[in-house]
Amino acid sequence: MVERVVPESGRRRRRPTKQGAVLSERMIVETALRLVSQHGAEALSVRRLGAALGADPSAIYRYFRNTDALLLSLADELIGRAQEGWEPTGDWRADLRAIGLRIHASYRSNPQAALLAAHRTTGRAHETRAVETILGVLRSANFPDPLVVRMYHAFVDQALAFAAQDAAALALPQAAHEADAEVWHAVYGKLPAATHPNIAATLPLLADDMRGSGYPFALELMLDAMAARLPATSVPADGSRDRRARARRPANRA
Amino acid sequence: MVERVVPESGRRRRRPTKQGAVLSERMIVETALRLVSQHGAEALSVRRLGAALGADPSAIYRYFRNTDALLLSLADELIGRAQEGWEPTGDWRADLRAIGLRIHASYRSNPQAALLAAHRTTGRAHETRAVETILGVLRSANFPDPLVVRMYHAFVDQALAFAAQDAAALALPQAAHEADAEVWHAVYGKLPAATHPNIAATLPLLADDMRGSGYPFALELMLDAMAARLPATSVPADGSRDRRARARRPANRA
DNA sequence: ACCTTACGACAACACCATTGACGTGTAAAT
DNA sequence: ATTTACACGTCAATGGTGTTGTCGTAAGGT
Repeated sequence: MVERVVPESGRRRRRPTKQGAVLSERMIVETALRLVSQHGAEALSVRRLGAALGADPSAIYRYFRNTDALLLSLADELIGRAQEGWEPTGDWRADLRAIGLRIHASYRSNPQAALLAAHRTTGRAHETRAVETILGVLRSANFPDPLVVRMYHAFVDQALAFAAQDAAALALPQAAHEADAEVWHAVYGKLPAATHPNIAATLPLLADDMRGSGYPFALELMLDAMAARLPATSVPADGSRDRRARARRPANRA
Repeated sequence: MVERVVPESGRRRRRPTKQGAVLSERMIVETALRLVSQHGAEALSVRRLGAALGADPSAIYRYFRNTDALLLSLADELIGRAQEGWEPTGDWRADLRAIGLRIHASYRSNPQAALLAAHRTTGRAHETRAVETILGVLRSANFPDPLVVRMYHAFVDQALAFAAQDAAALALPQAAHEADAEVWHAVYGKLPAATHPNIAATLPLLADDMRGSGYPFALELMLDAMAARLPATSVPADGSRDRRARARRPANRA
């Protein structure tokens, strides 16, 4: 097989398609995102994307080696959008909360791409910028580095994992999606108290709570726990182990 | 369309296939799990499952209305395996930790299937039993019901989300898996301290920590935060929110 | 021994991603 | 201004997918 994909920088000849569209990497990514957001996750196929572009489906392979490459590009775009126009405030807790919710929201807005991308490490520009920012927030809060790293890991994976989890629900075919939601009333609502006392006792609360995402509360709990592990700042107390904060650089930059 | 599926209880005629296999719901689920664990998630298609069963693919539709119904059965089977042989100890914290780690482990042991199943609500026996157990653990710890429900939601979704996240990594094609791991050295290791000071400062710790799962620590943080919200038992004190219980237990690690 | 019908098999449909071959129009080179 | 090269859009084909309508047969109840 001859390599069909030419890197975007090396492109010269922009021949219009039969229907008059002029393709580009950027235009394909945007069309794909629009397609998914307008017609649902199922609408994203190479064939339909071709149709939406006004081009033969196979033309897409001149820009992306396969659909996986295309989806990674969509994901990178999503990471970028999650960070767009955000600046750290200096309050580590508020900052982490904002970052977490932004990642979550951004991925949820494009479930299909989120599903494929949430568990990959791309190493692209948007990703490294996000990593740098989060590490900066944690370090400027004076957590010791070994703790910073573990907290970073837990925080990011939790954001991505929940994003993927919730995106997966949104990406389900309509029917399956509704079926899952219905289960809480249809099945759990009918379990007898004799065999399932705790479900019976909490059912209304439960069915209601399960409609939304568990992430915001899980995030809050994580922030609580992080705060509890914050080394004392001015008070000399503590001394439990060797994890005192050392004075360090400002650490933060977007 | 006539309904093709007959409920398992009403089955009488077990006609063997041409190749001599006698089908059943149970046997199909087990074959599907084996297929997936041996040959990867991509190996699970109706046609291949039919071949593995020694039956025509369409015969499967006599047992499951569609592939989604089959997936739900796989999911419930995994939940069941996670609970096998476990009993609550009465220590809510130890119990939740055990449940979380068991779910995580069970899904990881069958990554391909977990990926397909981790985000579905099945409403089946194994699932309801798990829900009942977890609610019971939280309620017996004396959390008020509205809090129990939110904690249940956060806890379960966290376990499933991380399970799916880590399963996804394990399920990647060998090449992509190694490529992702490599990124931490190849890309992050080469970022200049000038533009990415925090990454540069923590890189060795970071690259090391990112090799494992972030779940055990994230779980520990969640348990910490839950403990901090435990209503005071004998002491009348109360400050409703925030950071009481700052210096609680050492909050061990995996 | 006879019916009934459950259920396995077959064939067909519509969709999917991907690829090799082809020819045309663009942009660079002369 | 003309030629040339090749980028890239198009076509056609391959081999996959889930799903369904139809049919025949053998298993079970009677």
